[in-house]
Amino acid sequence: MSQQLDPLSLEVVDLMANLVALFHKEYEEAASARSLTGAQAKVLALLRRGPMPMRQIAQTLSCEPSNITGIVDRLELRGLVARQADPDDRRIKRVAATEAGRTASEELRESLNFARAPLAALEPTEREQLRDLLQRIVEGAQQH
Amino acid sequence: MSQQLDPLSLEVVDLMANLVALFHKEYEEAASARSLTGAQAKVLALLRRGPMPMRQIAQTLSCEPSNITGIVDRLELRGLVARQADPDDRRIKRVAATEAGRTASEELRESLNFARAPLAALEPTEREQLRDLLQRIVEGAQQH
DNA sequence: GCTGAATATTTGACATGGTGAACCTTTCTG
DNA sequence: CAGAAAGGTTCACCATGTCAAATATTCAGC
Repeated sequence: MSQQLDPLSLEVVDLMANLVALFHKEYEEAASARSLTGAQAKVLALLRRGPMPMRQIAQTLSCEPSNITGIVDRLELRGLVARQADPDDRRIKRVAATEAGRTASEELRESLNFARAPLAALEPTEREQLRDLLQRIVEGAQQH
Repeated sequence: MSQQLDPLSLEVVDLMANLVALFHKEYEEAASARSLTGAQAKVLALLRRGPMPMRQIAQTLSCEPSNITGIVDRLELRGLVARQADPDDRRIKRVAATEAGRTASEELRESLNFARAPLAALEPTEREQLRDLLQRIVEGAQQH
């Protein structure tokens, strides 16, 4: 059912594994520099698009809702986030980033200069190639 | 000091963030299917190249040695790994994968069909392009 | 409208991952 | 040989993650 990958594809997968490790490390460090954990930073980043119910956060991050409770608790304690009642459904609590939360998340994003130098070293047409190829991979991988 | 990224590079970074999230999720699932955690799987994967001192494992994974103690403890309990004395320096304990450990790690690697379908959908020349571009990015990113 | 199923969140118990400090053993250095 | 340095472990502590149970609210069928 799952065929062997050709050597070239294996090489690409290994490179992506390296990329993942490097990205993950830099993300953790950037979060830590703002006294955030990676998980907290991820939730905060999600909320930049707007308030979101607990359950939806859990689904987006592929974890149990009970896990999100604790993370949001800690963010709320620090005033980076607030729980709001949903006017239409009183079971739902919408989590919204505060102004401080938005600022922190934005700063973190800007401080994250992952692969900045190597990207800058590419020719514009190469960057376009890379974007297009990555786009196809990501889209394909998202549908299982 | 850290200049703004051009929009195209930003797009690429966002795509890589997606890729990282997808990869991470699939890796955790593949490990979990073998009753391993992600961290345990990572250590086991490291040891496929040969035995390695605790400290070196910690350095490679960018964490504290005391953290590795627990992970290796749990792998050893399950017979996937063994601590060996180093003949030249009795302070050092070399961690070696057992036959079962190697098998488990190999199976996990083979079960990890990340991006298999989308990669197969690329033309051979496109795969080469992707490999070359990723190679340059990873190499560049590794040197800070 | 009432009853029971389903949904959103929280709580508690538990295992793991991670840090940092203190400690022991072994090795290195002056 | 004495003291510093290095490799591992232990301990205390907190964050992340799961699962099961509890609560509150909404929904569906009758």
